[in-house]
Amino acid sequence: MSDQKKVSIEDVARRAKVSITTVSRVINNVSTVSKKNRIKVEEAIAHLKYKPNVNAQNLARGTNNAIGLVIPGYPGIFHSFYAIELIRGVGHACEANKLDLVFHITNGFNPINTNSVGGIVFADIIENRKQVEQAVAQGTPCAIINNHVDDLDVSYIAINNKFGGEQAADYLASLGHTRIATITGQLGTQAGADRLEGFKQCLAKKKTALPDEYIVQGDYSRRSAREGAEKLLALKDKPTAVFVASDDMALEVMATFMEKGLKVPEDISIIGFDDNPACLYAPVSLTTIKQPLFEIAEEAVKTLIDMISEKRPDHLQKTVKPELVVRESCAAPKK
Amino acid sequence: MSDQKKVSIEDVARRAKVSITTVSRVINNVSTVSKKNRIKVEEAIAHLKYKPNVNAQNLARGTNNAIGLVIPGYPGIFHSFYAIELIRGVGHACEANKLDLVFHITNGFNPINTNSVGGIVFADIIENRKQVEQAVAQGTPCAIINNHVDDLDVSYIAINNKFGGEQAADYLASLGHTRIATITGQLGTQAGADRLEGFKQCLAKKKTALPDEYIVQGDYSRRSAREGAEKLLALKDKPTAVFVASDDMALEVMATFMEKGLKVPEDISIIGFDDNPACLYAPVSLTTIKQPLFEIAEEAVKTLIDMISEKRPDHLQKTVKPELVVRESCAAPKK
DNA sequence: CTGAAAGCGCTAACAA
DNA sequence: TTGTTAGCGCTTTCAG
Repeated sequence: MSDQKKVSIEDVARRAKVSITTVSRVINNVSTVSKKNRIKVEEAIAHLKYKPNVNAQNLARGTNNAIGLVIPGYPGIFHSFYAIELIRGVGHACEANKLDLVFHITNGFNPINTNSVGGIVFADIIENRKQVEQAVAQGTPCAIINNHVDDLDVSYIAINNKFGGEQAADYLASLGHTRIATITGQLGTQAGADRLEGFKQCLAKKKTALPDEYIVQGDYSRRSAREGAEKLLALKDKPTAVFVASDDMALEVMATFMEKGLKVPEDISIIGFDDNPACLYAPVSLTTIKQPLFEIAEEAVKTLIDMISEKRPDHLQKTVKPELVVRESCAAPKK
Repeated sequence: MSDQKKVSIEDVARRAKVSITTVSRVINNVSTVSKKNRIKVEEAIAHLKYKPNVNAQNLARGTNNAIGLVIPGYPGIFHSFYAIELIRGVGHACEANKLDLVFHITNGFNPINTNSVGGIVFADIIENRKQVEQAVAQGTPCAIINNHVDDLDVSYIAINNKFGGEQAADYLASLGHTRIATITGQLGTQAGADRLEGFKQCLAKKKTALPDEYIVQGDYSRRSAREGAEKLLALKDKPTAVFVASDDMALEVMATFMEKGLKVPEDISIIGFDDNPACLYAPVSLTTIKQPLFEIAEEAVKTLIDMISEKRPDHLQKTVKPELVVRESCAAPKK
């Protein structure tokens, strides 16, 4: 649709009675312009409401000044919270790097138009792996957030789940707990395994005992969370605190405990993972390990910039540390 | 940062042994290309992984194929829900119109760079009126969502609040209520006044009595909601249903009623306005009037396109109808 | 149905 | 410090 205003650099030059080169110089802040001319040009620009034509600039410079962000478009994108944080992070990074951010809300199927961008950030990939493949096939640098993709020439930026597990354990221990259990996520997933790994390592480091029955396998489902909670409750030597591998599960665990008459956090502490907004609406607001979405997004952009500028010809993996968010579901154990 | 791949239309032409004009024709789906040539060109494009340079295309065509979307960047943007819906709507409209969407997360102060876009959608304006003024001063077409701005040459697309008020009243009446009260928003605001206006009109049309004491002025604050609820409860002739001008207030009203021992919706029905996600987390999920953010966003884009293509040289105002969302906080009155 | 050639608006050597 | 002059990669008359 439609044209920029018809004022061109030539019009400005004419009015200011200088060459277009000089105009170009003031536009680009080249220092070698006499004060007198600069002022004349600026006057002309203001008067004419001149705006440089970005397309011409980019063409002449041989650069493309934009990156794309692909977000699945179905309603309730993950959690809108997730998407917003990502958007904010990417947006911020783009602004800092003077990049245009072009947005692609996608249905997951249509190939996305990579022409106008120098690279693409995928805000996670759910069912849209095809799109990544197509972009890669076209030679477009891609960075993927929170998803490990090792068989494609792309970068990915993920959360340091192991560190998250460590933090959870460390926090609980620091509160004075010595009987700390965990209900894991699906251990087939990298995230699930890493969170458990970090948890175990931290406890080992602190020489806190971790009996086998304190490690209950879950699979991110609410059902598994409930079963896990019941198993823990059935133990003769009940834990006083439990690290649950996702907030969603943690909320179910909390509900289960409460139904059995336990008080959270007085009788038992719970810490989750994700910082799902639902944490705030729980009967007792949930302490959790927050995925630093904003920072991840920034990292992704930086990575992409590196790829585009070919400082990093090959793709790479980065991780970002999660962060403890203290709310009300954890307390010191009762004596 | 950096360049598109160096494959140009010329390379394709050379490989396909045709002129660049012919290549251009197949790129642009011009029908006057022989099948033979078309195939040769397509082969070359695929082989070379050729992507047309958008900047060159736009420059040659004299078009700018993008519009901007400005979203305030502070954490917790309105409600992230609000932003996401807007983004989805704008994104969808852009895709439908083959426009690039460039994103501006803004702090509200830095002037936004309007160079790369043909027009801008402002996702509401809070403290960033300056930015709108600057954009307008630069001659960039602007469309503003959910905000009336009459002293600037911009379009705005807002919700039809009056219709929303009507709907609320109509729904309550259809349930069988005859004693319907309302707690208004701030009546100094267009939205507040319109919602009340629609409410009154509908009741009048239905010949349902609306005693003065059934209209309690609020100001969107929780405090005013609570006070309003108490006033209503103090009436000898209590209402059986109440329309509250915002979900936030409605939630407070619900809490107040419940504290006083009333059951919702058995003893009293409540309907809100906004479709704030918090509605779902209320003790009784809140029936409400939803602002059709998605549609508003689409409207805004269409309006902008019209402005850009100068079919509509002057700005205009559009409104979109809100929509009833039935949940659990309303029921027929007890006999 | 095809191609030659003239720009689109701007930047970047290169001279002056 | 300034201006001249090539292009950047593509579209689009206009002839053929």
